[in-house]
Amino acid sequence: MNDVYGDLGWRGLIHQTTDDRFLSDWLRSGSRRLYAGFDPTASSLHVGHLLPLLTLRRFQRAGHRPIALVGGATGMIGDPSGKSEERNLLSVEELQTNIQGMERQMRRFLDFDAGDHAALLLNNADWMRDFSYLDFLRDVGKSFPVSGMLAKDSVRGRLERADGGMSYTEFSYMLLQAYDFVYLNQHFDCQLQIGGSDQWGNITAGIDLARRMRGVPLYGLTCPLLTRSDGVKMGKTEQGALWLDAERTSPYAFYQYWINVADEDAGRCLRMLTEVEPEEIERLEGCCAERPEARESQRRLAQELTRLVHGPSGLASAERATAVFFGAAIEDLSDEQLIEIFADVPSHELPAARLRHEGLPLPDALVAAGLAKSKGEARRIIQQGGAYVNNRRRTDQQTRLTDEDRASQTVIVLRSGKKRYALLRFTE
RNA sequence: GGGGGGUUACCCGAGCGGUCAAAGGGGACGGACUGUAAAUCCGUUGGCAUCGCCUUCGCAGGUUCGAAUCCUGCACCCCCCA
Repeated sequence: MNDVYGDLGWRGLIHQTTDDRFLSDWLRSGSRRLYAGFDPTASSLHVGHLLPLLTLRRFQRAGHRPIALVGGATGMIGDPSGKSEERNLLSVEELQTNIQGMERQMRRFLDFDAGDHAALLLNNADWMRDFSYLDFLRDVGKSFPVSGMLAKDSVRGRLERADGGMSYTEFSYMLLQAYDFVYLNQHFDCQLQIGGSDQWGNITAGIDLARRMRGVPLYGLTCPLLTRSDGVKMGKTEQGALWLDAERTSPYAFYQYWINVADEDAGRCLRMLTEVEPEEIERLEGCCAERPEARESQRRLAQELTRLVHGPSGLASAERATAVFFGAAIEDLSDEQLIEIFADVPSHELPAARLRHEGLPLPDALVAAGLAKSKGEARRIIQQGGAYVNNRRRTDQQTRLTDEDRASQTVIVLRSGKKRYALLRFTE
């Protein structure tokens, strides 16, 4: 057994545990079963899920047997932890789609075919669905003192809010998650639950329940919340969450997020989110201190995560897009490559005939592409040296675009200023 | 019910008969600098057009050679007195 516990500690991934010394020895002395839960709140995982998922992965690579538990049942209720207001309930169909989407992505991180330490993918709806309300109250609810529940931060916080309170439904969430732990222990010999630091209350609820119901000791470990040095949660962008689904967040956008991480945060992200060896991380941190402008840590972080989430081809396309976005001449590329690189960029279609005869005046092209609101503004941009065709500056107002200017079969790439791009697609 | 003030371009705000497409600031956009950061600096900022034309200052009319600026009516907003 690798010293996974020591590694987690070095990487700053241990926020709180129920029994520090025990866990350290226990994990060294055998292949253990552990789990983390993921509620299907969307059809894709996002960066917020990365930490527990990657931690499960670290355990598996160290020889343990992780369970990724998808909350088909708990997702119907909504976890009140860390939430300031009552949630909207998702429909059964939504949940089903979400579960499928999340399961597909989890396969990138965990190995479900690894023989004796294969990961398991379970859905708590499978054992909750047929559990009747009365049976649940008698078997599980009986072992839940209300006083204890009321004392949990997640509940107290909500009750203390002026506008607040919470519904009985959300109040019951904790019971479901607690029972999951007991069930997994009973049927899969699972003794450890991990999760974000906001899960502490739910995890300890499960541990208490197991002791009362079955008299067995269980253990918990939480990871810190991944936040930036200025306190903002990692993975939030102006456009919302940073998704792991390439359809929602392109590999390029994903890569860019990490390459733009602040110097102060880069080292911590490398430790917490990548599997780069400690010596290498320390070397990178040294570089970062000496030559911050090289931003080696950020580059490595972006590479590692993009490869992990989007695969080698996703990384390649993100890097190709990065080169293009930061000035490389655009030539010898196919329609497919261009469209992939500029996936996040608005594109407009024009008839191919516009390129023939006299050609398309550059100011008109800028307007058609949405880069200028009027021809006057377009002319101004050109005059000020801010107009680029396929990344080459064009300063002549009289420029007319012709077939010659196509970067690929049907596409001309226009740019205004440093980074406002737009595509024109010429179709017959 | 009586009296006073206001309505200007994306926003705030000057202008009170011609030299006003309309000061200034913010924002936005370009450029320089730079580490794809922050800050800073410079430029541009109604439309069309090869220095000329067109449309704009709450809305509708009017006076004048000429109006954002004066007059009349209308709409909306604010303040004071009852």
